[in-house]
Amino acid sequence: MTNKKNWTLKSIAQELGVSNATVSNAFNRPDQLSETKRIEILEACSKLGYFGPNKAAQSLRKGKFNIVALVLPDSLEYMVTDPVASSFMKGVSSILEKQGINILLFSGSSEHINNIVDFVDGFICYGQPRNYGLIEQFKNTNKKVVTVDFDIERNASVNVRNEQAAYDVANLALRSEEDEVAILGLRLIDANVTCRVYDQPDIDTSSSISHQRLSGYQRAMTDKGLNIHHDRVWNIPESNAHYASIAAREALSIQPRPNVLLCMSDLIALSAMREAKNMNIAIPEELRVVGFDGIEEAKRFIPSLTTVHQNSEQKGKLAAEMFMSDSKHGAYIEHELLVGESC
Amino acid sequence: MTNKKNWTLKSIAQELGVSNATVSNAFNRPDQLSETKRIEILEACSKLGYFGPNKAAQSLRKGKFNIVALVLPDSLEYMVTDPVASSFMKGVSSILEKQGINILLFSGSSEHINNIVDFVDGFICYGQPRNYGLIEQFKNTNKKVVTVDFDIERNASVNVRNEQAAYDVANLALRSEEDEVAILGLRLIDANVTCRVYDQPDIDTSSSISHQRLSGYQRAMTDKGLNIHHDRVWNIPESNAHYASIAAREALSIQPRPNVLLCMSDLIALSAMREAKNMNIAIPEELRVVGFDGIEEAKRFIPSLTTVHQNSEQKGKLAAEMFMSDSKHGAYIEHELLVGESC
DNA sequence: CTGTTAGCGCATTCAT
DNA sequence: ATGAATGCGCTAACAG
Repeated sequence: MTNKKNWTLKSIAQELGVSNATVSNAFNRPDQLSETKRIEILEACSKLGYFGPNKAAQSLRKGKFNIVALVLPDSLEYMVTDPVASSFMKGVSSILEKQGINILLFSGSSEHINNIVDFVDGFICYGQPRNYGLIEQFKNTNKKVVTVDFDIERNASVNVRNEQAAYDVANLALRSEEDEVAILGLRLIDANVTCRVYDQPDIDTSSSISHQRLSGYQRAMTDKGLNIHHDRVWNIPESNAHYASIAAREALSIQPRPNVLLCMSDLIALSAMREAKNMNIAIPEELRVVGFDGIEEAKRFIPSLTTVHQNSEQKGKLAAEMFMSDSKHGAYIEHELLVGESC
Repeated sequence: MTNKKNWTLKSIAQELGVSNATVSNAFNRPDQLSETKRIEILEACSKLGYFGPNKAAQSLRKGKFNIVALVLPDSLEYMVTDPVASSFMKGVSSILEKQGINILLFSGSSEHINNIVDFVDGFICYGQPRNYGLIEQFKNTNKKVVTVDFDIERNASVNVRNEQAAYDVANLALRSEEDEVAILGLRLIDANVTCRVYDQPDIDTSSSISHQRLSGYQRAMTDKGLNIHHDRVWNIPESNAHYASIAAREALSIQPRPNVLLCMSDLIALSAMREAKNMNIAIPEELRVVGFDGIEEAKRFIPSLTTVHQNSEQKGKLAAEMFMSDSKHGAYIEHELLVGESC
């Protein structure tokens, strides 16, 4: 450890024989003192090892932190495991980094925002937090909040038209009223297991993106003269290979065997295609599969996946920009169909 | 916005007709006042909408923040794009989350730690920052620092035995002194392009994990009676498909065509195998490929990749634990060979 | 252009 | 068990 003094504004001012306000001004308000004096002070500080006002104290005083909390729906692990979430974060950081704003990660499964609320200028909230209690807290805070993929009354938000996107992609997979459809859904019910949905799920259907997607599938099926049977809808608790494979095996083992698989994420669809391969089911001849998200791996997979791309990075950028500009309105991101070989 | 008052310790104390110290004690030092009084105060606060002392002020006072800065080697984008970095982060967060410590993301390409140093209890620094100037700053700060994959004098650190791991995996690929070897290296030189290395690179070879890996390859080759030719070593600036494909195409187009490809990351190796497939080169018959990292996708790829797994999540956990326990020593993580079909 | 002062919201003595 | 006073390090208003 170099033998360095822990300078403060006050002590350094004393050392330099000027008042603390002068030092403060030298760093923060160049117009308040002569150019020469300013440079003189700044150089002296640098020489002595004082690198500017303590940011914590400065923030306490100003009420401005240059930190925004990025609230993830679940534990932080989730974020870095899911490619869609990752690109969202990439978008957010690319905007904030430019502005010198730092990102504090916050888990949506936390009990309270108390631990961090006093350190940040506001929240960018990616997806409905697993802990619903947090939503109330966001409603009641007077810090800025931008929500993504869900809404809080009178807050800025960024959304994808999930119902329409699901409708569009389902249309690519459905061909006739003879089709046998199975749906591999993501977090349709609040249970941590892979299972069939059976009963109409009871969580608020309009606010959950999964239920919006389900509605889109439903509309597409209705158009084709088909109906959703709830014993052919699976709930998958997390978008990963483990849970998805279980659901896919179940779905592909029932009679009559489905020839259309509507999957609420690409990771789910890819797992399903792997299982189908293992079971020697030909894609797309015997089974048509569509995903949701448009991740890189889906393009590279053989056969490539037909899916609907939601530009997550764009979503992140927009959310960050809305945060910076104090937006209050709701915005929508366009989606785009990616036609592959899987249907 | 609910019409809520912005309570402070002082104002709430006044409201309740007690001194501010009493309220402070009620929240922080239960032993300083009677159980009944404490509960009475806490409940009154909760009812009025005061959720405890302002954390920013509290931290300024105590000098403790419950925030650790996670320093990424490059821009934040890098972190979320790279699966190895992601699992590292997963490990870190799994430990810190339990302790109620929050994570502030910090880009290693930043100029100064000034903007955040006053908000955090310390740094976990994942990989040598792109901006070398930061290293000096870490040396000089009196906050805690844990480095990963590199060292700063007298600081806690977590490392993988890169040289040995590279040696081990190269041994799986090398068969005879007739082998034609090409190396697809990661960030061997400080240039943002895909190119051959040619001259002995001049950055500090011992501190860079890439050069440690190169040394490992070299030792394995020497054992087999082979020599590295620098015109057969490529520099890839970032571990992604774009740069890697370019390098792979170059490497597979030279005469005599390499029959062994040593790749410094799995993403590079996978890209190389894709290129080889496009060029109708049979793996492993005509080309043996090994990677580095042991990511999920490498197992699933056909043919599956032979690689060496460094348990990144474990690395993250260890780094976080060392941070929490004020460790000062250097620790090593074991690696593990994963034998696939690619050689 | 410079210096003095009063807080930002809190924790911690030291009295009582 | 409790209350008054001091300062963590800083900024902004004001006076000179």
